[in-house]
Amino acid sequence: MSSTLQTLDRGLLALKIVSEHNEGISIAKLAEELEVHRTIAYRIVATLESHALLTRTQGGTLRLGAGITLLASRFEPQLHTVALPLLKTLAKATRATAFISLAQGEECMVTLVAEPEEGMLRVGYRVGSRHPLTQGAAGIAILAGRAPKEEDSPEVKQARADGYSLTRGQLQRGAVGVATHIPTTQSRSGMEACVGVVAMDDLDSERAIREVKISAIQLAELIGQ
Amino acid sequence: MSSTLQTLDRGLLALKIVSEHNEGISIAKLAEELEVHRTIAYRIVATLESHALLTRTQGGTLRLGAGITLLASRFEPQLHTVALPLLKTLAKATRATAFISLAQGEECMVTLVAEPEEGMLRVGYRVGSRHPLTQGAAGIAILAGRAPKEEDSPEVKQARADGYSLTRGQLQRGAVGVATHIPTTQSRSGMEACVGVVAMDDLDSERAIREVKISAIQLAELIGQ
DNA sequence: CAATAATTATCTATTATAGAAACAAAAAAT
DNA sequence: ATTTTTTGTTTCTATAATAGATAATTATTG
Repeated sequence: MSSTLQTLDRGLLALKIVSEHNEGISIAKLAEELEVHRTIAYRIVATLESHALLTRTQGGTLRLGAGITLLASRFEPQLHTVALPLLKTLAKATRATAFISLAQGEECMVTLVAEPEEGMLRVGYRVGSRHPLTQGAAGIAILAGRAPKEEDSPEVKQARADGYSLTRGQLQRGAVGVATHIPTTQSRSGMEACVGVVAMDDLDSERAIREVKISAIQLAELIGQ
Repeated sequence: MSSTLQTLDRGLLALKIVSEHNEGISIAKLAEELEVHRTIAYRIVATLESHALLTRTQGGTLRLGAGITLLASRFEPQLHTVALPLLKTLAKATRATAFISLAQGEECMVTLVAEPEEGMLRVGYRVGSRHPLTQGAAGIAILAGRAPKEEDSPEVKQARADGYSLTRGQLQRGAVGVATHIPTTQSRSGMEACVGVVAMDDLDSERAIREVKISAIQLAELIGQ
């Protein structure tokens, strides 16, 4: 039961709240959302500001600061800049929403999404959303990319054998997901990533599997080594 | 004398330290660098981890987490809302395509563009396109914004002396670029940015230089501190 | 299998923080 | 012009949260 620190937690929450307000947010409102006294919000802001993670515009509204880009540039720089065009292609080819997810402890997190342009309905998959590794095509694909273990679920074993995972309705009723592990990412940085698509039940899964596999190989090559 | 919060400050410092270790860092070493007891480092890590800003690889070493990309993806839109109006003004005043570029390792990347409304031909400059820092007005402007080095090219030295860089045909035949470093951004946040314009050979360069310089100052104020 | 390292859990003194309150200054409304 | 509201600082104190130690537990490694 590893405990967390309240003050740090609140600060990070503040960062998140500011990030969610594109138009900026006032300190008063931030305090409200954090459910803390105004004074505290000022102190939190001052601290985040001193690390350039937050700035205040003339009007006094808060916005994310440039320090974010520095952190971001140190986080696996290639992956995202390189991957977006490829994801768009994948989305078009499969007529489904394409994504990249990263392992994060026992969860996996969606970090990049490309939606298909055509099609009446499309499945939205929000960047930043997280779910357990044991659920959904993405998580299973990541587990399948790891060394085999006793306790692997049948699905994971299957995915490891097939080179892809396919799930139906695990995260959302009526949604199908196909994903596969991106090789080589792990060895270099310890990061574990997968690429895949989600769609309604009408997904052409044969094709999706093929395309997702190709994308994974291309990504691995692009990222290098 | 707006005070800061120790716990939050340490947490953010931890984030920075981890970001500086490409190969990852152990908790023990992190504690050392933070000059806190190991126990505290564990709590800091747990908190950062719960926000997906940090992960631990199999080996137990710490790395930046996927949550960074989420914040980063929200930083750019916020920068844009603030900077775009200014870029539009710049584009209009110079009748050229105005841009902001950020340093990204050894390259620089275009993150925001505003095209002039009038004029027959306009130079398109694609957001996301990258080129080496050593080439083109933008890259040279960024290098000129750094502390002087022995190995600086004559162009960089010139740009540093002049307060702007002007290149012809380096990235594209027949194109002229003028750019200047946005001051004050680097020191705290680590971000290195420049603003500039590109146009065909017919650019009124005197005017462009003047306008770009003004924009840089204004942006410095907008972006923060 | 010992020995070392990594991790988690428990505990208490004390410090850092929370939160209030009071105050000044600037905006907004009257 | 003068209230009223909002925004930003400062000071203060109770207390809760944190720091840091110690110890117990679990992995790793030679």
